[in-house]
Amino acid sequence: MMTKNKKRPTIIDVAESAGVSISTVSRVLNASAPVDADKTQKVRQAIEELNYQPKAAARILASQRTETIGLLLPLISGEYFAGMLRGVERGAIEGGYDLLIHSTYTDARPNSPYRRVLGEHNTDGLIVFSDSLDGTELQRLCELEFPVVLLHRSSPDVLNIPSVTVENKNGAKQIVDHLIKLHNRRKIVYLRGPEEHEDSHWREVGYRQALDESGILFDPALVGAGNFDNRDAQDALDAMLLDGIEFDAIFAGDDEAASGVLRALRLAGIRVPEDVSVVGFDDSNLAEHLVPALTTVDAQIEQAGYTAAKRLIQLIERGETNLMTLLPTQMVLRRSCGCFYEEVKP
Amino acid sequence: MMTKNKKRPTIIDVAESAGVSISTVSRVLNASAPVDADKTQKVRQAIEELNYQPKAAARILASQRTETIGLLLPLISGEYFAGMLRGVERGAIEGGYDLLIHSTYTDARPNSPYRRVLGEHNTDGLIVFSDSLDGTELQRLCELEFPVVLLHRSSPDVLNIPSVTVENKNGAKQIVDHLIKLHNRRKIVYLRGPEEHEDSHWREVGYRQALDESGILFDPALVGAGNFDNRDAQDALDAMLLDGIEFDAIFAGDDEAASGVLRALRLAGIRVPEDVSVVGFDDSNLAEHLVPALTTVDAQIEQAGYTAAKRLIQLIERGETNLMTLLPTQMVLRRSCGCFYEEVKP
DNA sequence: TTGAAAGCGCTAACAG
DNA sequence: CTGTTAGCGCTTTCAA
Repeated sequence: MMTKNKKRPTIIDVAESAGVSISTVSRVLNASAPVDADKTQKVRQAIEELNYQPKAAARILASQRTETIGLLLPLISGEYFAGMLRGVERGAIEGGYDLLIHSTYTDARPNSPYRRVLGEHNTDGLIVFSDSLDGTELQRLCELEFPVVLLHRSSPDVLNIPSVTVENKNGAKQIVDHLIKLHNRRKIVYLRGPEEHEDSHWREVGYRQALDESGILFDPALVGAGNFDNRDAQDALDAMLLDGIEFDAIFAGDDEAASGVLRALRLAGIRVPEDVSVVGFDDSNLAEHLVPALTTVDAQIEQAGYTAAKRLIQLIERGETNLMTLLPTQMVLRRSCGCFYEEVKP
Repeated sequence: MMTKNKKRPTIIDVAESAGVSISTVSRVLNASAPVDADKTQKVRQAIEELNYQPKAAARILASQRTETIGLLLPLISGEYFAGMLRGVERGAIEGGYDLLIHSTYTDARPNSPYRRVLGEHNTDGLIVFSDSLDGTELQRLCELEFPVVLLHRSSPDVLNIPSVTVENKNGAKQIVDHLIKLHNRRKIVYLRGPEEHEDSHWREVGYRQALDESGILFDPALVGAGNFDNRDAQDALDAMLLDGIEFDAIFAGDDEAASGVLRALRLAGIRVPEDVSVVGFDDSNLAEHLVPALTTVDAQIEQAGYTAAKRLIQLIERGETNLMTLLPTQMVLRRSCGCFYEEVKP
């Protein structure tokens, strides 16, 4: 019960112990102005001896900078988020910022008048992933001129918020093209992601464009809801199989869904890639460990997170940054489309 | 109408607009003392109108509580960390705390005198994962009486830091037992995790205990370094195969390593589970999607993270919490050990 | 119940 | 180069 706080040293203690003023201590701490080498040494020593650690809140309050960026996301799961987090964190730390993460889905106090809105008071800026914040909220942040960078989502027309996205459309088009032209597939299933997810939208556009250009009629029956989730994808495919829908390839929307697809096919006794080609999107760590190894599109997940952090820090520190960053994607060929065979020693 | 559109509103603006003192505003904000219903209403309205958000730094500085907990971890990767993060975040938010995460590996300023030590000034307490902080650092935090909870690591003897771990030893023993007794395996490979990782240590102890009790001699040649990493595990197994080491089962250390093992075996043309049984540990999301589906031990990853957050918050708020929390583990039988067969429709 | 006022620990002018 | 001093925006006594 008794948590007696022996008071931690403050900048005043350091100053006294070093025989200088607190400003001088502050200066050596922040290298914000030249300080005599001798005193610098004394201050350093005092800091060491007292085991002094400046208190963030005081610095923040005085300097009006939190040196922290926030990341808003829906639900943390899968290799995808691990990669993204790694990238964002690296970008933040490199820029000298800490990272505060917040899953919108866990907010236990949605309607409290005191609800903490991550960005506006705890951080210098916010990375908003996909649809984890709705339009009105974004607009409000904009009006406050609060630095925001969108990740895997483009800015609402009027708002002009910097965004970092990947070449979903071209990536998708390219890989579907590959299925059509190289593997002679024509009945290609597409499993879309969550409704609101922009990545999913553009991947579908790319898919349809590829079909169009090859003169293949778009067939709504071949589109299912994979939701970027392996279970949902498995279910969606099971349903198609049950309905007797015929297909010779599957573009699963993302790698996670592809994993579910491969499973459904395996359980149905359908061979990949002999009977059906399967491709994903993302090239998450998952992809090359699936069976068969998954042909997919490298969506530079980590790089996207990293870039978003960098952009946000630019925005915070310089007041401006690139309005759009579109990361290129690249096809990664493995076995599941039909391109390679695993070498198995007999 | 407002005349100051430049600065964000402060508690003073709210007070003026509501015709009360800032203390009163603070009171309705924090429900820290009874306030007249009328004034409460006025204050609420003013807050709404001004779109007021209290500033965290000021609250923290004044109240000496950050309402933030920190999570220190090495490298974010894989399903494992996604699960852990989900748990920790849920626990934090439920308790009304924010979560600050910090990967030790990304710290770009390791030797700066101004290096920010996450816990000591930005947070009310710290969850330290595995070996992401060394003994001396832990000791220092202890001396400062800074609240710390260890996750997947037990406390150094003298320090008595609360810890949350899982039943690694029994879990491992049980699953190796299963291999021995149910599947008649006797030459069982163990792939250990990273050197410093305590989970790995106890899993090995469990493994050896199981061998012992069945009168099987421990064979050092059957132990390799999987490092809880699928690539390393694959390499380790490849090396064993190359050396002509014989085995009939593999306890891969964790699911990630098991994934690499399965791959190595597949490429070597060795059938699982017919020729060799394979089991993992963790029951991460990965496990049931491997081919064949992986028999493993449910290590309650998310629950462990959640519990750690809860314990830490208890420690912060009540000054004490359970010194040890040992989460039970449970075997999850799937196909890779030899127990089940996938139903494949012909 | 309410308000006035004293900090919380630090940064950043502003003098010297 | 260095010290003095005025805040940063809030919580929290202490009186009233």
